[in-house]
Amino acid sequence: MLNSVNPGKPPRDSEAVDGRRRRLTAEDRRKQLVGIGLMMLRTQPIHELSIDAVAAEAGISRGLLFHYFPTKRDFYVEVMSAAGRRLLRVTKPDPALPADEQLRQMLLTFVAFVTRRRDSYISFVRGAAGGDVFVVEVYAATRAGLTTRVLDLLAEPTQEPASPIRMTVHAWLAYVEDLTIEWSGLPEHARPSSPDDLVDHTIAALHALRSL
Amino acid sequence: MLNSVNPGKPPRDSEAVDGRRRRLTAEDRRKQLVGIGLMMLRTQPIHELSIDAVAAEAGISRGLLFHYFPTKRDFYVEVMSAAGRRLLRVTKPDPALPADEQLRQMLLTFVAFVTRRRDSYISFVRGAAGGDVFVVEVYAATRAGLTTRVLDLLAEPTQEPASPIRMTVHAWLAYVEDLTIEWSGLPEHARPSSPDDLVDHTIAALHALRSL
DNA sequence: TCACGCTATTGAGCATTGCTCAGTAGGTGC
DNA sequence: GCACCTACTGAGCAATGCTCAATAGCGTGA
Repeated sequence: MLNSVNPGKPPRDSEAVDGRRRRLTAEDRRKQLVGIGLMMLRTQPIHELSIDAVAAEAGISRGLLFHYFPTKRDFYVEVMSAAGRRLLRVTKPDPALPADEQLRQMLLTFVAFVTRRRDSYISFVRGAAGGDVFVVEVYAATRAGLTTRVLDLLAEPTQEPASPIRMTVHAWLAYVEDLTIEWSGLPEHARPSSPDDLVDHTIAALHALRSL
Repeated sequence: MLNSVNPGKPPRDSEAVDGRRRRLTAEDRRKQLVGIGLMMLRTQPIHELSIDAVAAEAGISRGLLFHYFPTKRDFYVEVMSAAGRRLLRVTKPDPALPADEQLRQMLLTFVAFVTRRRDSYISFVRGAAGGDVFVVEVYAATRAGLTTRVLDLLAEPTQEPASPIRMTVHAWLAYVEDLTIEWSGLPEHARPSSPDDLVDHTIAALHALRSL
């Protein structure tokens, strides 16, 4: 697991294939490291991301990682943040469609996204935190982004965080998330409905909750 | 932070006030340590619970903690598990009441519980995991316990995990949880409703979701 | 093409912390 | 009072987060 000698293993990256240092721009290196973090997030909770492992994967020294990210926390806040942005990006609906179609599409994408990388997503939602204040914030920001988007699609331009409609939509997203996680955790043949039915259900739920 | 010398500090516990070892029964010691874990959970995420800190708080050596809990994970799974049991115990309704009253009471207690120790609860829900498989299971078991209880109160004795009604109730609990966390996060004067109204809303939501 | 400077990069080393283990000592039964 | 059981200690190891002085790619100007 140490990166210093690494005798038998093949070079992990484009790094140091000829034994010489490879010098990247600061930006490229940061991107590479965050990318590795995202990849490793798939198989392990964020807190078990060891700086050693990341550095080894990138083929660099531990010290360099601390050059870019002063603390481990800085690093994984960055990684979590990238994960959140990716979720928002992936589920962004096509603005050319009518609003209700956008909502459908967004939810379908969300279900597909969670299903495809379920463990990773759970790591994001829960492991996210680990109770860590900073990472909780990243998750909260992502959720808030989704909430705002849904409110827009509902033509409810409410912005105050404490407004009932916003709180309802926010909590409804928790409902959708839980349902999706549970649903995608079932083996395919045991799922009581298709993704489309699932999405239909959540949309119906949204309208029902809204009119309470 | 070391517990070995500890010159100026007052004795932290009933331990070693006279410099002599204090020998507890295995059961008492375990209870004490889990209790300390629960207490510390209030102020810090579970993963940052250091064995050193717990041992110091208990006035014992690090070694002893490992005598009772082979790994750190064993320890905090135990702590989380105790937290889950406490939640279930506290929110257990009075079986003498009619079913809908039991549900009300349970939800009111839940809201009060979360409001009172919000950080601790968030640590449990999210930090819970940290993505750690074992701790996720503890949380899942707690949630499953609540779900079963609600199903009973609804006179829906469904037990298959994949049944639609069970999944709905499970996800509804996520809805309730999110709403409660957000609600209790607002300063008291900014809350858009009383606890009773909040509970009424969630009950209405349950019935609406159920009949979709 | 070559020296120069900026900074990306290294690697030794420190402190903390999870964990092990051989040995010590408090309490209980005979 | 002796002996046994086991709660308990503390030294020490390995892994890991983090620091820092030194090194060496790579772009730039002459």
